[in-house]
Amino acid sequence: MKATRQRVAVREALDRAGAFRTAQALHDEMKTAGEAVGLTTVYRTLQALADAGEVDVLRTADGEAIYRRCATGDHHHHLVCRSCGASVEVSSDEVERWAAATAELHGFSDVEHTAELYGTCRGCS
Amino acid sequence: MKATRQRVAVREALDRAGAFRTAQALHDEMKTAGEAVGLTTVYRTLQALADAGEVDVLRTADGEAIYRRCATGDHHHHLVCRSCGASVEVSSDEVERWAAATAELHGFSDVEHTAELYGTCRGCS
DNA sequence: AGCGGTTTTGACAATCGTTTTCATCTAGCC
DNA sequence: GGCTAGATGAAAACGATTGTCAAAACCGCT
Repeated sequence: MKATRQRVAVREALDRAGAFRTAQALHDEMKTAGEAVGLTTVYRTLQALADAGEVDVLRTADGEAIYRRCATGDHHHHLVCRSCGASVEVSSDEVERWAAATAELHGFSDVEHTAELYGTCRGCS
Repeated sequence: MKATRQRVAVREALDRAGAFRTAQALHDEMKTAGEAVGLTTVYRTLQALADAGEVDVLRTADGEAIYRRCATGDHHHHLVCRSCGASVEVSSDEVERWAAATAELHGFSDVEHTAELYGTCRGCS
């Protein structure tokens, strides 16, 4: 994947945000920051980054995709602030064990799981 | 809420399915079953049922809403088959404890959580 | 520096799930 | 049986996301 100005800009914007953002929010923030990039390109780049495992994708309650550049590429979950998007990366053996045990108990294979916490962070409350 | 033919039909279709369904899939199944109801009404009814806590709503990976009439109104999670929508309702004190503890540790308030397992059920594999 | 071929970009149109609108219909009550 | 608030549904509107395609940027080569 070529390192174009636009792709670098998207990555920087994600880092600057340091939180979950929708593609459109990111696009707006980039425009404000003077790094204008087409909305289509933002979508494409985010998807490419997601496919490459460089960003995590979640869905808000109303189905919008939100993206975040995470510190680790390893499997983890998130504690996300509903109001500002700030998030903490958390891992939990308990959850992993629960997922594996439950899947086996009911004879399901190829099991993946999602486990995210949504709340209000200290700063926003 | 008035008990109209349409609302009864939606509820019956959900029960008949016994699994997670999109609004459109449900609409198709109802048409096939000869209980034609407008798509708009299916959407409205599902939303009303969801608001009333009578059905659970999840989001597929691509953002579509899927609905299921659950046996219990109590808080629980799901083990869902990606291919046929069949699902098992599961609860887990472990997950609840983990969610509460993690939220408190990071000073988040008003925390809700989602925790769903997606796999392939015995019948589909 | 200039060239040619491939990749990327971005304005715009198209898609698709979902919601709104609004005129018509119906359930439930007198 | 008639009234009326609430319910229906066809069609239009909506909003996030994806496809299209011509123009622009990039790369390796001379």
